[in-house]
Amino acid sequence: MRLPDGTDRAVPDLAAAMAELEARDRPRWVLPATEECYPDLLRAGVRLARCHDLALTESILLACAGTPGRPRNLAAAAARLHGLPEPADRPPPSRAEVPGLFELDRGSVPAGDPLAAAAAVYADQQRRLDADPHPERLRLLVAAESAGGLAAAEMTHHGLPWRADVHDALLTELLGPRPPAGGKPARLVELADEISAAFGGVAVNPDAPGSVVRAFKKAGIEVPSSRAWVLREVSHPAVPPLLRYKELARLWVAHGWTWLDSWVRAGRFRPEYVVGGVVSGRWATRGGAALQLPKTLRTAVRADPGWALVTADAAQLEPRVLAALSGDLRLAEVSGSADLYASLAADAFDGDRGHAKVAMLSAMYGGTSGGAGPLLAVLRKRFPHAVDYVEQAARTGEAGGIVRSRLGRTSPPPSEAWRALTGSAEQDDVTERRSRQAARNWGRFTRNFVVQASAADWALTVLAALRRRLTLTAPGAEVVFFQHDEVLVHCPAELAETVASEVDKAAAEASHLVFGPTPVRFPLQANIVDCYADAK
DNA sequence: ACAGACCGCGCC
DNA sequence: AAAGGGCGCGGTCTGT
Repeated sequence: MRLPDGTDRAVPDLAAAMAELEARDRPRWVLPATEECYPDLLRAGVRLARCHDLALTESILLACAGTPGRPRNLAAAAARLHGLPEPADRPPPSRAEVPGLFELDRGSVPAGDPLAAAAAVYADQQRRLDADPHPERLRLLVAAESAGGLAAAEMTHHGLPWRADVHDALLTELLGPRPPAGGKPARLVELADEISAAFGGVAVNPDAPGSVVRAFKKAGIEVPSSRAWVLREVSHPAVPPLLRYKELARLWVAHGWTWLDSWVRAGRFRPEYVVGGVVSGRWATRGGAALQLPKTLRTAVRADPGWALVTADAAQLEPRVLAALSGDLRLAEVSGSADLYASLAADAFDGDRGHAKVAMLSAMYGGTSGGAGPLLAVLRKRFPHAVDYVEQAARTGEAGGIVRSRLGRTSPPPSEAWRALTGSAEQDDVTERRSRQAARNWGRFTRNFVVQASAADWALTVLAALRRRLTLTAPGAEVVFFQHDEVLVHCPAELAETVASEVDKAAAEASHLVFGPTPVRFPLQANIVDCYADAK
């Protein structure tokens, strides 16, 4: 390792040496990639408070420079510095792979002098950060992203408390007993039979959309697809069992016994988070579909005996973010309410909360179906600054430009194919229409990007602030889940009140760090529960 | 037989 | 006039 004074020190036991330095100095460690080295440290019992993750930072800076998607590992970053060919990012580690402690041959650390390469890349990243129009914001983003890297590894290490017995009982109640391998649960077989009977005995495979559409056609009903929301409008005896089948089949296939076998061990669900896995800065996961846990399964998430779960859920984060981004004071005023949509409805939509929500979502997503057009017009009239903000972002995208989040996370430029399609001068009607549509599509993406990515800025900053605070006032508390705008902490029951109060403080801290002295409120509702399903 | 496209649905 | 953001995953279907 290299010390702050620039001297290199060879150590026989890296984990032990890092633990010692951590306890003494709490340094900000410069790590090639937290994802690769921190899990080993955690297993060795070493926890780091702060770091600068070279790979995550490189990824952010490449996006800022308009060149996203290049290899971001230390070896590639060092090669770029010297104008050499860039080695590709290492493929994601497979679950089966159990690498030894600190293997350096994973392709992501440069040969030769890795410490010198890390120092050079770190210095170069500092220079690029300084060159940004808002270096202080981008530095905050990099710090939060790096803290996110640490938090993600810790979450996988601790795991989300998961009661396999509760999960199994729920599956059995809904689907019948676990079928033998290759078999279908009894309840699904029954429903499939009901569906075929409702079609007059015609064999129908409810898993095959084409089969369902054909069966309806034979019955004299034309449906464009077999989507649930389409079928809901159809009056036919096969519809109720079909909808129930879809619901249960989904549970069985995605989160059934097979999922339980492969993802839950010793009372913990350990998904692998991919920090910054979405261009907007949201996280993704590898395997386990951790960010798509169906609400019905929350009942299986229970605190250990003597422990509690503290859930923290941001209420209507994105409209609040838009209020802060745009400086729309009237929308900021509406954000004073815990239920922003109710307050918005009272202000501009004759108390109709549904209308208020549709209008706001349409502004942020770019949709206008389902009668949203007139509602959007009301919103525009009443909150012109907020609506202008997203419409400006949409126009930038339509013109092929890039947009940035509050902290500076940058949208990718459109593809060459997009430029060719939208840029051609001479066009027949078909090309013209496609060109317009491609432009609109990209405009919707950039419109949403500014809001979604700034919301991710805020949520990531909350996570980092909460993690830091908990080590100080509630050591022993473990952040065990993070999903876009929601955090779960598992802690000894006597610490729960402290954790809940730190949740509040972390939200206030993040709001100030990210948006400065904004009048917009960002409530982060903390709940102390035994079972995730009981969280409000 | 296999890979990749498309479908449909879960979460935010 | 019409225009719905971001993901992961497992199913079927299609092309080779």
